[in-house]
Amino acid sequence: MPELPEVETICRGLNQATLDREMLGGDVLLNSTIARSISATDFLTQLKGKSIARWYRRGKYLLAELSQFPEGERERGTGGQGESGRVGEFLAQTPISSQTPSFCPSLLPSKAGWLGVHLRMTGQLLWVNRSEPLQKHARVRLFFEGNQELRFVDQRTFGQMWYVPAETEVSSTVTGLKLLGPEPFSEEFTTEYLARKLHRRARPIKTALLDQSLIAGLGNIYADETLFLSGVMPTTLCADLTAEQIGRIHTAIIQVLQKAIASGGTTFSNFLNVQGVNGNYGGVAWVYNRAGQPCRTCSATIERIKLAGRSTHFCPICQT
DNA sequence: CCTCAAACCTGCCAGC
DNA sequence: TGCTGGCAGGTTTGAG
Repeated sequence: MPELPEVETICRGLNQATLDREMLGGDVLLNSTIARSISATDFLTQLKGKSIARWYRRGKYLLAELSQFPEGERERGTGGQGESGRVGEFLAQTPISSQTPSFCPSLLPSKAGWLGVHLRMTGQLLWVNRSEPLQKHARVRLFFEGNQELRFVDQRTFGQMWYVPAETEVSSTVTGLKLLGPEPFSEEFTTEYLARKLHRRARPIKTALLDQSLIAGLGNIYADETLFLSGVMPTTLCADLTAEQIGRIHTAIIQVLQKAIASGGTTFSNFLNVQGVNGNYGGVAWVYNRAGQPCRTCSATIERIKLAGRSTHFCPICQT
């Protein structure tokens, strides 16, 4: 399932493949994918003739700043960088770990509007040749010059796309953005911030880590991995955490996300990058989805419980 | 204000 | 074999 590292990986791939190409049209195969504020027809009408200036990530949201495609450059960009093979080579040459995360602290209104995407659980964004056979769960197709296509595939139909009109606050259309807490890699996300947000709270720390208004981007997998690396039991109430534990959690969040981004996503899930290639998370999960198996550190049996409706995995010895 | 559970949806898998 | 129920998970919504 796409969490911050997977969305970041997709964002970087999109920035290398999709920019500065005119959108010629598209096809909405499932109307409910387009967020309610606009019809599928209007959505496509608004995008036509525009191009993507740059992709940003905020939490698990993908946001493309649009620009009006310049008339004079219409003959440019045939062949070359847009073909899947070439882009794949380019990606391979660029060490992804050396890139700066592409989150955008403030999403200002744009002259040509924005395109927003949330993959939810099963969404995939693929950069393909337009002739690529249609997947069973293809939901939205956006056609670009050079016979290329940005295709949104989503088995469980929870994923969403938004069109944010020109000169409009992004968060007024993509309303979920308003509720997002700080990015884990931002200066705002400090141990002191975390301590303040957890102070006197009654809920378990695992639940708090999944709360996007506290910190943006963690999902079920990395929340469990974070707590293992911190040595903290997921059931521990926030109010009961020591300052030292909070410090370890803060460090572990950044560490686990950095490592996953550096390896281009995770193999925990059916995650595909924009080229349709499976991620290759270097390490294996410490605890996630390992119930009944021995802890990689102490060999105790990994346990699984339910917390706030989410499966939660931990080592009863290493985590206290 | 705070916390939690249900709902959204489809495919897969265990159990009968 | 074929059915049923549980489960997977990000976010929103509404109940307590």
